[in-house]
Amino acid sequence: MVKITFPDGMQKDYEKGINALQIASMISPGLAKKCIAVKLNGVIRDLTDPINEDASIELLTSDSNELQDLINHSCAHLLAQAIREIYPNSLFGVGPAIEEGFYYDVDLGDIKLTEEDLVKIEKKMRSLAEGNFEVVKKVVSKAEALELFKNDKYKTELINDLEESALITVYSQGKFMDLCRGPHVASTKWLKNCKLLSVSGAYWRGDAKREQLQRIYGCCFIKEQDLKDYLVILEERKKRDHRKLGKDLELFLFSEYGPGLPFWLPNGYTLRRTLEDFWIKLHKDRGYVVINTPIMLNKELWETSGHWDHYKDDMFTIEVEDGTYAIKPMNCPGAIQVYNNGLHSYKELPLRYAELGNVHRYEASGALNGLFRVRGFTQDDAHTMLMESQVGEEVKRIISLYDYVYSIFGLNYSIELSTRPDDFIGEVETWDAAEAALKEACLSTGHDFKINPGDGAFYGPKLDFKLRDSMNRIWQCGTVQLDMQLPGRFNCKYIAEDGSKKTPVMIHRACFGSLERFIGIITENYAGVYPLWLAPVQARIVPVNNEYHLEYAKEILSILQEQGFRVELDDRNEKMNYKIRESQTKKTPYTLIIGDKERDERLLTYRVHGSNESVTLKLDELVDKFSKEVKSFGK
RNA sequence: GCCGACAUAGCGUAAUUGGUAGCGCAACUGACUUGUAAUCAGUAGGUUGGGGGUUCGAUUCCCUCUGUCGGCACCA
Repeated sequence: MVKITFPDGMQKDYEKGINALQIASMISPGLAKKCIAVKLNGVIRDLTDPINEDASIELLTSDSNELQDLINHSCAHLLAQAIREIYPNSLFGVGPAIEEGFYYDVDLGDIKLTEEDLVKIEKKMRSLAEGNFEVVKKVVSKAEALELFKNDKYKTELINDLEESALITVYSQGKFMDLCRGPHVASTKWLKNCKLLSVSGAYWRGDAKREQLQRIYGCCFIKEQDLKDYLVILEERKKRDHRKLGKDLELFLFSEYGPGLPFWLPNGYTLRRTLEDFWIKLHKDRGYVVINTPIMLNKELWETSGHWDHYKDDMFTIEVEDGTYAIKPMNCPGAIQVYNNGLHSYKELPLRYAELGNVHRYEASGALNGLFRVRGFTQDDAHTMLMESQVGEEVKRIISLYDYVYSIFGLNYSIELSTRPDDFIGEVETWDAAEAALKEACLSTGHDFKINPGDGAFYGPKLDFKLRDSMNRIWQCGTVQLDMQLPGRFNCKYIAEDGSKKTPVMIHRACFGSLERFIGIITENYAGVYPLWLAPVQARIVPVNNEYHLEYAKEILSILQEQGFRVELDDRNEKMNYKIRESQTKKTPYTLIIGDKERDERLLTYRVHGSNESVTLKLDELVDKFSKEVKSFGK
């Protein structure tokens, strides 16, 4: 017998080998009908898994909110089943659930799937779901699995990578069978609310040297309304796309003469300079000195730094009479020249050089993406030279700076620690110590982190700060990189307490990552409605009638501009409502209405973006309000 | 770079099977203008991304280049 503990604490003995579905049926057939999966000792399992030991049990029904991954994963199988029915010669790669949905990689030979094909496949999926196919799990040995999938080169490769003794599970539904770890729904009937979203290429096993399969993305929900809601969310997200807003709000443009090289329009450049000013003040306050180093430097420098060996194909170069120059892909060698300009005492360390450094990298054409991935960008960089003993403390300072900055913009982030890569330079012990220092800094500042094994830079491990865009895609913004190599390569020294010359450690770090990417992220985060301190145009003055109110409007304009606010006067011969509408669609934070009352009593009436309430006050009250709002960063 | 899709006026879009490229907003002109999201009328604007081909005729079909988008790979 096995002792089963239910969520309410009740315990009951059952025959060994019983499964959750049988238990549910004993409780009530109605319950069994609603069950999709089971949580045994806290782990989600198949309803039909035999229970051979005492366990706590929680039946997961269609009301559970813990089944999204499982539903998506099962739907990937439904997709494969449908494709196999339509294209009998199809072969499949992998088909996992992902954060928002699932995908399955499929090899259809020469057949290229179109949008119409997806519609057709989706229809088939729905009908298979309606067919209420039982999903049957079977445990087999490696040899049996190889036999089952002997005509499937992809699955065979996957099976061969498993251990000899591995117990392999296969799931079948109707005529379709797939190699899979599970768990899955017990019937396809739960997968009716599915939707295929896109198809694209994907390399088998993520290897660009191997064959490319077609990856079909989709999503699935237990409840129909959840699917509808999700599709609405997808539409809504497109409205926040910084590429669309960049056009609508006239922030930046791209030219086919320079793919990935943004042009800043007046509004975008105002926003950018505001960020730069904020950044420079912030860094001066935090003990950084601000420098600027050349945009291109002789190839010899890049050979010394190691960049030439590792990344010369990604650098823009220029041939001149006295050799080859490379446009900088990073600012560090420049900062090192500044450090090496003089002798340094241990008393000066940490020495923090901040630089808004304009770098260029020849990124793959397919990687370019609006402001998120460009070929020319400005890193909000800093290079700190310090003693090894100071690393932990300095990294904590940097993390607290990032916390502060991201909180101003209301951004959530996650940290990833990237460790020693295969092509590392230096000593393993030094790497281990550096990785430990980064871990410790995260933990002591109360941050969780994920480890990315082997993803570090060739010169040192790093912490990456990942932010999300409006499409929920993740982009690396902030980074803290330890560098135990460059200072030595460039013969950097400081005079230690004992009078000896020692080599400092260097920390590379960027908080925004790049101004371009960060502006993309915050634009999407704010949906183009920037807080007052950032808004390119903070207020737009709309006279009720040009004939009677323009004069006072001009006076207000010049007073507010003198106070340093970015204000525009809409003096076109248009009606008031027209101007108000435009002020709103251009997402101007404040629209100031000037009419008889305002003119006669020297007042102002404002309306905040997104609200149709209007408030009337005195000019100095408005100036005061604006000042406070700007200083509080709009919070 | 790879797979696929797309490219029409400043922006957003339309054009049966190949038959002289329309519309809305914006722009321009004129009139209108009084309290919180679009006043009316008119005018102009296009070698349909570039190049080549098929055809009597190409926005439409084919090839090629460029760019963009969705992914993959890459991301110092």
